[in-house]
Amino acid sequence: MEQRHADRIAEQLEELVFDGTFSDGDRLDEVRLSEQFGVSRTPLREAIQRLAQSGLVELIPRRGAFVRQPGPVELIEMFEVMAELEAACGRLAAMRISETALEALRQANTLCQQAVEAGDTDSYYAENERFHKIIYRSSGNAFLEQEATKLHKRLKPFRRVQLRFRGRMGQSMAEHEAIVAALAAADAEAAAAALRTHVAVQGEKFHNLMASLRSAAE
Amino acid sequence: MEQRHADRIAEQLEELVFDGTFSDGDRLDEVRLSEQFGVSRTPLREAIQRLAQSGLVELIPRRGAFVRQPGPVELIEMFEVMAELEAACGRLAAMRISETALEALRQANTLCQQAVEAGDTDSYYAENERFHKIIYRSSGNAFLEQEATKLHKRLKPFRRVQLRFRGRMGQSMAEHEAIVAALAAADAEAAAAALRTHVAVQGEKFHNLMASLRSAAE
DNA sequence: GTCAATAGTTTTGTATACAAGAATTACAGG
DNA sequence: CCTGTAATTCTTGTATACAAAACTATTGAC
Repeated sequence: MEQRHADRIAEQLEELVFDGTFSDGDRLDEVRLSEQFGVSRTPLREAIQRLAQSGLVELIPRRGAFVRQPGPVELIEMFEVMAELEAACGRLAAMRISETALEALRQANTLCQQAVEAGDTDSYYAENERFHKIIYRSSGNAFLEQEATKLHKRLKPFRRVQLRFRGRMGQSMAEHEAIVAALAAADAEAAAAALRTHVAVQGEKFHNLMASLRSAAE
Repeated sequence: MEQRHADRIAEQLEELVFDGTFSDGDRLDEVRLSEQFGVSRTPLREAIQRLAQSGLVELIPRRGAFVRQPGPVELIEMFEVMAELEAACGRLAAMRISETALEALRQANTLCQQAVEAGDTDSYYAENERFHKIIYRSSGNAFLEQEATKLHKRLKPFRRVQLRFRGRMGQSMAEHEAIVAALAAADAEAAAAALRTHVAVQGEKFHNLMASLRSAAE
């Protein structure tokens, strides 16, 4: 069955918001966007409703739909929630993970390590994402997996900045090893703590970068 | 500024799904609903897009919008996530809560106790909700507060069933006391554990009721 | 030069029309 | 009576039209 225009456009608009093509406060011009997507305003408006529901745009009645990129405070808060969700995944996974999944985690880590040594940032990120997705899945809670995946996707554009800090990939590898060890030992609290710290460090690096950029701008 | 039809209808449809007026699998008939709401199909369809984005309905292209009420497994998963979110709120609140908020928690608990003694279920629930909302707020993380509030609202229709179990309100009161004590002591781990257990018990009672209803139906 | 009022333009919200796909109903044949 | 096919009806998805609100530009008065 062919996908509805509204669904396709909602996906594409979401990507444009995520990748920064639309900046905070940009107004989504219905006429121009419907021309750009080659459709009438109806499916475009339905797509915009989707984004409004997700909080990516804010609808102001009779004035327009305005893009909402999270500010620094909100981003810190989102990383904080991401840390808690990953900790929850870790806690549950420690009790529920299979040997197959544990082995897949080790494999993803090995590939991460190889990417670090090769200086291959894209491979590093791909395997890193696979690592986390396995943990989400291993929580055995589809709803939690869905929530974690959704927030992980939202934060993806902001996550790469941590690589600007010297030695972060190596540090991340060590944190990954600690996570796998805790999961292998079925240590729920250790797994939760390791994941919480791992993700909280990402948020912290981001915060530090924002602070340093702000200092440089002054 | 007058609210848009689409926004008003989305809110009302959401309530109808939450309170069970629409059952799982019901198809939302666009023509009938637009007549019922006294509008054209356009704002009704825009409202349905909102619900589809929230997962309350599933859109099947060219076939319709079907209501999705969570099944027992998904409910258990949602309660599990609620427990983790509340634990996260508790952990952060233990470090961030104000004396004013602590006092408000104690007051809400006192009113809960009075409601228990009076057998006043509605007051009990109102104060119980106030208790939890204070903790969400005291986490000092607006994004976490928003996520916890959203899930709390989604699970509200299923939460009352736990009262069917003998002594649950009294037990809940004791759990509330433990939560307040942990927050007052700024004990992050104790607050998190107490809240996690408190909410997990709700999910467990619900699960037990479903099981007993199933046994009675056989 | 500034401010207010008015006129014109643009944009949004909703109603309606129409086409296509899905579902239902009716009819015919075995 | 059952099954298959065709016709009809219903529902959804999208296009377009129109009205109202918001925004912008222009003009006149002080």
